[in-house]
Amino acid sequence: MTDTTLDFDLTAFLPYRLAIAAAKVSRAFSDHYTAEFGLTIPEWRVLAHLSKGGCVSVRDIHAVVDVDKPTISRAASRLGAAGLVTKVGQQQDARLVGLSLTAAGRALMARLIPMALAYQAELLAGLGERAAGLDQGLRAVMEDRT
Amino acid sequence: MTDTTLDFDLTAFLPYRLAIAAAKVSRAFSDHYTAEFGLTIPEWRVLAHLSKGGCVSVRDIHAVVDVDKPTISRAASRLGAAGLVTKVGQQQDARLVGLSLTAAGRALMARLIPMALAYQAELLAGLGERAAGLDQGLRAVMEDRT
DNA sequence: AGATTATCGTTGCATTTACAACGAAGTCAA
DNA sequence: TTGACTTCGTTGTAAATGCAACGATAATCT
Repeated sequence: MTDTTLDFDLTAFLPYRLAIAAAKVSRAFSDHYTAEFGLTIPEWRVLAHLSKGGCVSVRDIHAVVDVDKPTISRAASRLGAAGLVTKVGQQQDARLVGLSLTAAGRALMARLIPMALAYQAELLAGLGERAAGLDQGLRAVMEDRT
Repeated sequence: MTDTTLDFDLTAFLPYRLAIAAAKVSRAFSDHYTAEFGLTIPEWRVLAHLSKGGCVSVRDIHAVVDVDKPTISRAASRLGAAGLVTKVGQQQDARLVGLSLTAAGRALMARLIPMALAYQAELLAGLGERAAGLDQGLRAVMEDRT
């Protein structure tokens, strides 16, 4: 009877399973667009957030997306250097930097978004009716402030 | 009617939501043990995998855990330096390195595992009946080879 | 047996990331 | 209006990660 407390199955541990599943899906999806377009995950998230249109500041992205400010800033710089986004100073508040897609950026997203939706559809098809449960579970996790 | 294709809501995109939820839970849990014990996530995973007992090689951990070999190797080195695990050469195959917990490692896990289970219980309580759906959804994601 | 191929763990290196601190700009109060 | 305080975006730096390549050992084939 030495240390029966040490019986612990990591593969049944919810935080671990969540992390593994997320990594798998993220990897599978990013394989689609990194090979084709050479984008990192933060870059993809910035582009996706910008695709709704308008001028979005780094702060806005930071508030929604789970990426910290320096990462967003550097991603925006790279995207700017690649000619996909423009940074324009806001006249109402000179601290803010308005990010928006260029024509090239929109053209890129016009190809990328269908890929994303197709991948998601494929994923949901594999999930079948269990997709609804996953959806509600994830929503509950995000609402919970534990 | 310019670019209606660009309507894309990242916050409704399943891979993104999965990543955000996993990051949130991982962060919340690791806050518990990094502050107390100064462990990184790979170190925690190695320790947890070793807690079942026996000599486990880097390869075995690599096969189960979603961490690549160099990361496991370095985590094992740090844990070895901290006196929590030992590395012993296997006589059956001199390439393999058998990792196992020391007494100090077992003592650490005896404190850590209850914390992990308590956190998971807290999380499950917040999920309520939606936990089952999340569980099945995650399982489906892992089984799916998309 | 000898040579070739495969596997295990480690190390090097380039990239990325997180955390902290900074300058610039705005806000508010006296 | 001046001064302290907050907020925005960037940069600096240290640590972590992933990928590739390397010695060492095993397994396989001729």
